[in-house]
Amino acid sequence: MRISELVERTGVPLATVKYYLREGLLPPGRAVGAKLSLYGEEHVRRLALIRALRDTAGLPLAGVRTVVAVIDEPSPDPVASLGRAVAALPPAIAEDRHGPYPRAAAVAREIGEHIDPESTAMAQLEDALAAAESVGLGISPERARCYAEHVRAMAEYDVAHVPSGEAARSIEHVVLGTALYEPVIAAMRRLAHQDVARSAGAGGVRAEAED
Amino acid sequence: MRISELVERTGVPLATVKYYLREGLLPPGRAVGAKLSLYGEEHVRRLALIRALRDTAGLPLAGVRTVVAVIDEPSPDPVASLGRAVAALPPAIAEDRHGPYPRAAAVAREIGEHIDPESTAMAQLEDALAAAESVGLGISPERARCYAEHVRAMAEYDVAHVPSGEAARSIEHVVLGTALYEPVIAAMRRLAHQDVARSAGAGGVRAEAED
DNA sequence: CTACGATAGATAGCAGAGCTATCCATGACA
DNA sequence: TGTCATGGATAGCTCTGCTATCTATCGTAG
Repeated sequence: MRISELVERTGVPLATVKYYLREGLLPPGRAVGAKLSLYGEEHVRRLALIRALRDTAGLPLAGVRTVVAVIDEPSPDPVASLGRAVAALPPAIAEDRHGPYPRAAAVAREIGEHIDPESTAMAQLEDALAAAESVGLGISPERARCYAEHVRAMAEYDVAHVPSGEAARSIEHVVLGTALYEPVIAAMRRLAHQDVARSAGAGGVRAEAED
Repeated sequence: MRISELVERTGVPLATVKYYLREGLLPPGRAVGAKLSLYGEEHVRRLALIRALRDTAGLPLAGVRTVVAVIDEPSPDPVASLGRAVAALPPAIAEDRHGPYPRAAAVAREIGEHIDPESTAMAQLEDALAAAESVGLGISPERARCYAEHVRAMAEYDVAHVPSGEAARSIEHVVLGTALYEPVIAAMRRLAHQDVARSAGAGGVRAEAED
């Protein structure tokens, strides 16, 4: 299809599509002569991906670039690629950051024994815990245990349902699942707060806990 | 304390503190004469709150303003205030947005029966589900059921542990808990993926699912 | 009592992200 | 043969979140 049709089908403005092409987020179309390129379904899908990562996952375009780079290239080292992609997801962590992460370590112990103490997610957890603590919302061991139990159960479902088969496809699934299911879970939790608060009774503090 | 001490204790640059004062995010100090104001512990806490909401929860300053406004004013209608505050949390939803939210409704049914179909969280869930779907990661009813179960369990813990007592304090707790525990849960989920993937065995697809 | 350094308040500038708009030359197509 | 979409380049624009500078004032040490 021509660029005008791509624009029409995705709803992304022409100037923006050109910008994404310039930035290398969207691969160039198949050139037909010097003044015409044709685009395919993969361009439609890529645009949807860019918008989803940007709008829903809140990724800056630099992060989108990292993620699509991992998805595009037939990665020689899948584990390393995956690490890079997930590290590009928000919240941002300084590259030279490293442990120890005391708060995170305590919580991680509740989750499992096979956690790399230097992974980006540890730094993210440490920051999140420190921020909560700094405003008087420190997480009790009991709460950590509760969250750990349920988060682990969801992760078990996730891992069991990663499509087996081609490695590239699995990686894409894991990266996008991490990025795009997080907002889903967050929204579901807000709804659950509503529901639980209303179920618990109509008056007092609990009724105020509606979203 | 003087402004210089406030700067020193929080690590926030002087120019930035002045900016927050200008923007009304930080209440003015107690004026002592025309050229000196004194600040207290509440200013230290407020600065920590602003930075936590901005850096960890990813709130734009306009959203921080909304949240602190709700926390500050002794709200006449707690439920309404709470709704405004939680609606200010990312991801952003257009003010005039309204249902129906078909994808979200299907998932919400798994969570509970007491959900307001017009709440902001429904719109957020709808967008998140649509985004996931648009890149081929639509959520199966089975997955929705799994997530709903565990999210609800966490929400039950949360609601049961909201401090009872003064309403203002409860509201603050709920708003900040919503905003600041989401990143905690997200990071924990990433760690759980790591752990489950490694526990499941060393080779093949599952080993690639490390973060 | 005086000089110095901190302060309040105002204003201007700046950097990065993410577009958006314009221009031009070309070439497809009617 | 004329018109219009296209590719390619470049410039500019808006918003957010600071940062820097200037000035007048004031508390306080010497």
